[in-house]
Amino acid sequence: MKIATWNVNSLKVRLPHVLDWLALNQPDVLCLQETKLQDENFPIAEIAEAGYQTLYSGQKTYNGVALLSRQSGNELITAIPGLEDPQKRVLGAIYNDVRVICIYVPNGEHVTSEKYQYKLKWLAALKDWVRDMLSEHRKLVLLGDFNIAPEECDVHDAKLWEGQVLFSLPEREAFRDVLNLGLTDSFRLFEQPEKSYTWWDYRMMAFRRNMGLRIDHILLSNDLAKTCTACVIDKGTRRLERPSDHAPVMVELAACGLEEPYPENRFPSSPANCQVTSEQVSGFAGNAESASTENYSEGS
DNA sequence: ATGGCTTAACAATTAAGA
Repeated sequence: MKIATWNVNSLKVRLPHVLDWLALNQPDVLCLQETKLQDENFPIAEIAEAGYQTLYSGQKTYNGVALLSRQSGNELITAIPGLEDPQKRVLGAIYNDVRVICIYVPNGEHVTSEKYQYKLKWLAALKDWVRDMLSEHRKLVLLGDFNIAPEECDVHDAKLWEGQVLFSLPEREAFRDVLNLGLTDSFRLFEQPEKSYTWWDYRMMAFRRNMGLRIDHILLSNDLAKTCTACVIDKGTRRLERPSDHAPVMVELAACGLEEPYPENRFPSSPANCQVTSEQVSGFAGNAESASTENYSEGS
């Protein structure tokens, strides 16, 4: 089973990319964020032609989440129970026996803004809800745009981002609290390329300079983590014409059986952080590649 | 000097993203 997440930053603009990506990658479930579509405008027919069913929860202009899937989903959820929130940021469904929860966490704007408080409140409500969900579902996937880079190695320049929204300690602690409920950051189950990110600013030639953050995540319950055989970021989409500023992330779960042996490249006891990787790269700080990226300037 | 782009709304600017 392949499950993926992608913040498309307008499904209207990105529909061709999404259709191409589905055909190429054949996920069983693709979770989308920032569809920016009202439900009556959702492109059901085009996606059906590609062989995918659709569930969606959208609004005008902002936010909006969707689930594209081969099989139909059950037990739809469109909000965090008990959280007063008019913004469409949550969509859950069960596929086979896997509880999938697609989320678009508030951005937060700035640590001094009211939106940041909304973000923290939203994350606290998420934690309470996921705790309940985990008690009901042994196989649970929580994935989407978390708008949080959990560890230093998830940020191109940790000094620059220290204390800033997306990397501030309170939100990283909130992320950690969710993990501590019994979830695993699937990306860190495997050896990964250094400086792996899922988002790059449209400005400042950030993608070309790999000035990115890893803020899109796929978290797995213990039972599912044991079946996970891969987690990859597809940077290729960021090189397309009119790209989303986010790249898709996808996990592969073994078809069945919790007794599958770990794949060989996996770190079975690795915590959901990047200590191994950051030690590996510590000797390369300020290397030639990063030095060459310092030359960006329009002069004057 | 701390921006630079992209999107949606709406019709020249504003809000928002991250």
